[in-house]
Amino acid sequence: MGRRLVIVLGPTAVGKTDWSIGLAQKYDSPVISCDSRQIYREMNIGTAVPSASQLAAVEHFFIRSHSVAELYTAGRYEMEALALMSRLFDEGHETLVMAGGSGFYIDAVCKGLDDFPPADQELRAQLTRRLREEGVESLRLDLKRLDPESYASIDIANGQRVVRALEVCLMTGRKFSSFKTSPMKKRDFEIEKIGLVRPRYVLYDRINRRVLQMIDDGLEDEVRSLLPYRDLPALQTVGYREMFAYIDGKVSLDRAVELIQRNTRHYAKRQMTWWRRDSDIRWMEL
RNA sequence: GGUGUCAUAGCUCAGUUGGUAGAGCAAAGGACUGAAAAUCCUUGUGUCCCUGGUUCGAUUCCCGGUGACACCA
Repeated sequence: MGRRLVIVLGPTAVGKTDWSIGLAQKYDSPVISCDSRQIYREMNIGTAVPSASQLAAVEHFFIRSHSVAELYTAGRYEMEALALMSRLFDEGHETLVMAGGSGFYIDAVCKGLDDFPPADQELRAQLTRRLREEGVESLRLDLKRLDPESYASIDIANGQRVVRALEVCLMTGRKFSSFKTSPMKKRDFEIEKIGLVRPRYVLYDRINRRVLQMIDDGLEDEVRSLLPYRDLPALQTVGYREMFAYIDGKVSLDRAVELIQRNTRHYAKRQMTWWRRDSDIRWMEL
């Protein structure tokens, strides 16, 4: 008997939650969430976490399970998800259902990340400050000297990437590019990917309406309660940043809503770009 | 009803001393190895409202029409 992981993916607001619950019930599996923001316990409305009744219908993992105060990453998700799945398979599940919209996290589970060292917070803070004060140019020159291969291959205009590559070089004394080794890790289970899609105008309409619903549900209060954490990576999230700007008096509420809607549309588009090249996905129009 | 102003990209508008046009926003396409809902890159042909006239040539000038707005009745 083969172990199998069925992954339900798709852009934000497409309807993954309901669909994955139905599938989980069919296979008598819990739902393993693969969502880089629903994982945070302090966030709820703005991340469109499954409702109480949805959570009661079937057991969920990685929903509001970690704190925004700790830096959560794709690498950590890979480890924790694999450990959990291994346990669930051992308990007798043959098919497990995973659902989520974080493409990078899904790939970490399916293909694995190479053994890059995790971020060194202090060093990163220092490099990020340099990026802000001196601009990418200065960091770029350092990278060119320490690791010409990375300099040639990574997106040199992307400050975040340059910081990461430089960080690894400085931390380890090795080239960032030297960690890029195995193309894919072996998994001891079959993987099946189901991609949910809707016509773009339908998806955009669902996004627009969902944002209005979030406001009605009290997004503003939730965001206010998170003001102390606003600079953490976890809060660099659509729906929260725009509301911070509103609370700061920089934009009107209507404008903030428009921006959340637009940025969510952009996010959905980026998700689709990520998956478009993945030929393993079986697409299904809802 | 009269007079005036305006009509250009999905939206708001700029512009062409007559040689078929460009900004912002929106939108689209792409990248992605521990911040990934993040971060970064690329992309502007549109009956220049319609008909006719002048002209080698009209989106630009002129006549008429249509629509919007303003003012006067």
